[in-house]
Amino acid sequence: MSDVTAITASPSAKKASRRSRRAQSERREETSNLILDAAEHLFAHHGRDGVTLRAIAAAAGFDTALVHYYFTDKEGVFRAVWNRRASVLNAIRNATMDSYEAEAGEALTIEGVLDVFLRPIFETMVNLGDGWIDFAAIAGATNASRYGGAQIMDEYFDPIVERFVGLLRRLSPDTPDRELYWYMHLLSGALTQSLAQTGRIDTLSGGLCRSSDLMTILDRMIATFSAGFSAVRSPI
Amino acid sequence: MSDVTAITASPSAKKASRRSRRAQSERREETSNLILDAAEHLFAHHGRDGVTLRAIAAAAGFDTALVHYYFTDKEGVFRAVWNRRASVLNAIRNATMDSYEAEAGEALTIEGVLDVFLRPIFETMVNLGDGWIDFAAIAGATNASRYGGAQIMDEYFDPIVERFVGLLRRLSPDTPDRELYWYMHLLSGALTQSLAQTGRIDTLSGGLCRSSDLMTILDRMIATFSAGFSAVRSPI
DNA sequence: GTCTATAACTGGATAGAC
DNA sequence: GTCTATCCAGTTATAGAC
Repeated sequence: MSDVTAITASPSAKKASRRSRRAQSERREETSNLILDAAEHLFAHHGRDGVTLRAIAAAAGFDTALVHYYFTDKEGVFRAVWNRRASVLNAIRNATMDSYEAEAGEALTIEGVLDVFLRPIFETMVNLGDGWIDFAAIAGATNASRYGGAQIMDEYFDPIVERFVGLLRRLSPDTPDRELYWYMHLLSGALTQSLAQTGRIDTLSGGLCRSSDLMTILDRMIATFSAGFSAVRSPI
Repeated sequence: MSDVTAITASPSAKKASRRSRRAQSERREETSNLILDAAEHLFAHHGRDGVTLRAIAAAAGFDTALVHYYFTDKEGVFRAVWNRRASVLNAIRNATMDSYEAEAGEALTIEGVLDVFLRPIFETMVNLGDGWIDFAAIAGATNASRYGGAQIMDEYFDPIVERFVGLLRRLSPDTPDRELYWYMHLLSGALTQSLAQTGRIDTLSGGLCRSSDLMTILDRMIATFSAGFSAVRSPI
């Protein structure tokens, strides 16, 4: 198609076309993001199967046909929601991990390792705002679901988890991998329950704790799982 | 209606009617259970909103109309699935808790308290078989969901959780309640992730761990969270 | 790019026969 | 109690106009 343009268009038309194409591409991006914002919000509050394309389109202020135009089908929208956030989050987490590994050398601590693994998640959610909170809820629900949940989590988060387990291994070389993975399993459960922000602990604690209080949860996770690691760690 | 029967029916007809009524009631119970079995299995594998009444009816070998006859609507089926298991499970857990409280006296340990809280769940799932495993998956997904999840969990499990927190309080009287509830929050996350049996840890660990290996998970939960409690506990 | 219109289908629910 | 038949609302998806 670009060949055709090159042949038929005059230089000035070409320039105009290029400018309009840029504007179009920005517009495209904006529309796409509006749809994903709406979808993300709805998925977070009603679950993957509790949301219709109509509802997404209506919430975004467009027609269903447009959603099909951009994302083909509902599965496509769901994947796009994941892609948009996960690519950003993974970049942040990997960068944090890189600098920690570079600086920490052999002086690893369990607190430090948990911190480098967990803090970027919580800080991203809290600092970057609304949409991220919704995404966190989606990730939490996805991780606890049997229907495709594990597959999506694997796809997006396997590498960073492997790096984390690698650090645990360096921290406690005599602990069998199997035990490290069980520890990881428990940690991952506590993490996703926290990200899901279901409000259950709010009721249960009579208001003493709020599941929206993510930075406090981060703090308690590091404290409890640091202490918990002593059950896993090989004797020094 | 029983008045009418009493007036119009002869004694022998009355007796036959009573026998047939018993048979009917058993049949009723059986049909109802077949429907719930099918529903439970489907809910566990596709989620609450991923299942249609048609699919439930078909899997149970009946027509949709019959499902409506027994449970009114889909919500009714879902609630019935919960009721059937939760009533049994709560009875078991409370009984275990009763005898522990009676016997342990003041000699509480964190291992003991975690054991009494967790073991009945895992043993029930493992010993009582198939349907219970499906129910566990449903409970796991429900606990991590924002849409009505917290409410259902509260409704069924609040009392037993309160008893558990009460034991933690006796174990560590100077720890602020707020901290005990945060500990509970993390524990609950690890628990429901385990019950959900998503298979993620299987892939992640390259087969070293299996999420179906519930008794091993129980063991690791007690070990890790016992050690973890030292971060929460008031100094002795 | 975005919308209108519509086709084709799915799912929930009920009336009524047996 | 259980099924047949059917209705109706809601949903996905696409063709085609602008």
